[in-house]
Amino acid sequence: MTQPEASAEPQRNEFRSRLLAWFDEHARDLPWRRTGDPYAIWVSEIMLQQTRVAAVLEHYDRFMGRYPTLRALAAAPEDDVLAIWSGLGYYRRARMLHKAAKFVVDELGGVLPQSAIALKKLPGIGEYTSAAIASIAFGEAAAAIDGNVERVLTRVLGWDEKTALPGRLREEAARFLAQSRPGDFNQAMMELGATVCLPRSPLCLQCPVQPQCATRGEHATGERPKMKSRQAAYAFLRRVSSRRVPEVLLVQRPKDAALMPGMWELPAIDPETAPAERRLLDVRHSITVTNYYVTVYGYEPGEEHVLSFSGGAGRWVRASQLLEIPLTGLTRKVLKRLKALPGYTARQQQVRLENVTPELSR
DNA sequence: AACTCGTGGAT
DNA sequence: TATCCAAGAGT
Repeated sequence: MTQPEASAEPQRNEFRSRLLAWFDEHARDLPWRRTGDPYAIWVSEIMLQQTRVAAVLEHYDRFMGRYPTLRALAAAPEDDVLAIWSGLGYYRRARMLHKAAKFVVDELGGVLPQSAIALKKLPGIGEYTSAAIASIAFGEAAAAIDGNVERVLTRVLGWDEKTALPGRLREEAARFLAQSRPGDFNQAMMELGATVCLPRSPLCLQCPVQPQCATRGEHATGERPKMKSRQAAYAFLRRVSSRRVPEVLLVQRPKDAALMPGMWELPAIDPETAPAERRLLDVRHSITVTNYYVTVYGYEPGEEHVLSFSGGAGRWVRASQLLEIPLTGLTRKVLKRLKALPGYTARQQQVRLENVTPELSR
């Protein structure tokens, strides 16, 4: 339960000033903190949903370079947006961001709503994201509660995270929020959770608000679903066209697939009957609660008939075009390891299958 | 309310 | 190596 001392306003005031001073000193220099553009902040918040800063950094500048404005994004075909998003995961986020951008341009004159309540009406913007954008971009005193904030607050208050009621947590978050700098305060809470108040081994000695904390690290979390393991296999076929242009065979996932609908990947094959002598590489790839142990096998052009595609027909895609279509993250990773993606020299691209060294799993 | 969606670095 | 887990949202 709440400790009376911890909920007193003077204590919260001390907490705010200490946290903000720490943030002023230690805030990471991130691209979306160098802008006041609400659109740029919106994009960052969507990318950051359930995604680590490091992963977002690898995509954010490329996305903003391609779609520097809300109108540029709204004008793009969805497949192009998905291609840029490829590798980031949770592809529905990209679809909803794109859909929302089109709605803002078509129905709202291209002006992003400024209040948390209005923002929340847009697809992909929920309780957390609406408060984050409203506070960071527009200075609204809305408390943004993500996993970090939830952990920091329950620790500070001495609550059991498993039994903390969402309503009570929202109340408490609103009390803590620094009205003078709501955007910085929200970011500071998340920054503290991400870099100091860590889930497993919190760095309490480095914590600026340790004196205001009821638990100083003790923290019980709920049960997690057990990881499952599964084998998977894919075929890699490359050919060189009459114009000496390298091409790779890809198949499109069904439009109604639950997982990554409409995106492109290498042809899946039966891992049981795959020919061991053709093994090119092994990769581990985890999707939600399943660890996939993936083996990629090399085939020669003309052998397509031995493959049984579960989905539609295959398509030969020019290597130079691979980054222009929506690839699944796994496919992108495999093609990168096989040096089949653009960005390599022509000579490297023409590496023969037998020269690709199998990467042995350890 | 419980599930589901991706990915890769950390532990 | 297996598991954890991250600036959630939609259904």
